[in-house]
Amino acid sequence: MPSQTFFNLPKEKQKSIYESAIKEFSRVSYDEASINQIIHNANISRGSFYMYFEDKEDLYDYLLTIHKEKFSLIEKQIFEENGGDLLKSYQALFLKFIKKINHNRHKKFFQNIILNANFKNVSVLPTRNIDVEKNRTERLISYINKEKLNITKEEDLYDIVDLCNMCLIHSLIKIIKWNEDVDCVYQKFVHQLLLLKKGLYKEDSYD
Amino acid sequence: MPSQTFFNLPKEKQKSIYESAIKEFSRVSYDEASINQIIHNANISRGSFYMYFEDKEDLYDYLLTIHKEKFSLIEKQIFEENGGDLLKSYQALFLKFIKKINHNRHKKFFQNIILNANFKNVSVLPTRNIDVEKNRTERLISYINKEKLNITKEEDLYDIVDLCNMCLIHSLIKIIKWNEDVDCVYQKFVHQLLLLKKGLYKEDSYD
DNA sequence: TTGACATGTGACAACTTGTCATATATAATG
DNA sequence: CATTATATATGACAAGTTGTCACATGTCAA
Repeated sequence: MPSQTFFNLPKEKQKSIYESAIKEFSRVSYDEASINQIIHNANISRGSFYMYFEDKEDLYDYLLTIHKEKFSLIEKQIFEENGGDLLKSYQALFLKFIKKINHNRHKKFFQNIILNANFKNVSVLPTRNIDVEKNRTERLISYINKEKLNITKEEDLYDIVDLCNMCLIHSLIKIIKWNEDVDCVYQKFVHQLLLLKKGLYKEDSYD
Repeated sequence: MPSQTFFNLPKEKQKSIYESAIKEFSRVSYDEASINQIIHNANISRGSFYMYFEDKEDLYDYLLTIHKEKFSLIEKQIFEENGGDLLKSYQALFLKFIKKINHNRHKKFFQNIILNANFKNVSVLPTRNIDVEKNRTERLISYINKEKLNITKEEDLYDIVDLCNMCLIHSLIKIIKWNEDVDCVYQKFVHQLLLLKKGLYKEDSYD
């Protein structure tokens, strides 16, 4: 998290740093992003930057936190609209996320976030803080209508949400990285969820 | 790929560079890895390095290629041993991969590969070459006994293999990154596959 | 007005990468 | 054998990176 000093700054200056950072993280990937560029564009000195932020990751995490909150709200809303139905909600989430990303003026930024996400930073919106991710899963679980699900233990829900998340992010990747057609990927995603729903095996092949 | 010049080098010198690179990519993540360290440990000059490799990624890809071949053989063998049964094979793959990684003298290297994998480099063993990854999926599909599967179109197989891969890698991550207990993660993985097999929803909840 | 403390600054050391003119091998040819 | 090509090796160099720190400049209370 940024220091108190940063938050004490006049709002316009905070905004200026925010915009400059978004610009840089839109231009190139996280690892290629240059603090030099950011401080230059934001018109602050090197020393100031390190007064506000620990390092590049600290700044990046700050940006993610801001946007995570927005996405959290969307998730909650979508689950409510779909009566807690897991797969219906995920279908809706796909469409909503794509729309949100493509129509945002920070489109490139969102794309880079997703592409940069790796297994050191686990989630779609990676973070230095593990708990944030665990909380997200727990939050999603709380929205789910469990009655429809083929579960025996509460812990199974983690696995199930994991599965859905994996399908979702992999579909987003296909669009962002491989430039696949949105409708086409959506069809595949829906089909993948259907497979999840009904099972990959024919019933007479359980053994 | 490394230049012909590299392959013309005496085998010991190639080996020395290989070992030095593995050492560096074991020490730190891909992005933190320093070419300086590698050339210093391998006792070659800066100029020579760029004679052999385009850049760091070229060298990294070369290392991955070497190890991918080994893992490809394992995959083929496991599917044969399990009569092409998709989920049984994936269960076996989990155990085999964990064993292979944990008992290898380059353990840390393998761990870093998996942690570094992101969606710019898609797969477990990421690569600059897209085709290699497509080929892997096609190869896996060719091993599968399709009779047991709940599929209507051949293309569905891509989605199914994708799902299984996602589950596998996420399980490996839990062990490598979060230091979760191998047996415990294995149980969860098996359970996740079972969910995939039988479906996430109760039959009377299809709608 | 004078401290005391918070904030801003840019030069600096210590690294990074990729290039390139130059030096030295090795092979081929008159 | 001497000469010419060609392949390979080298390290200094420019241009970049990051994080630190002594110092300068604010700000506010006594």
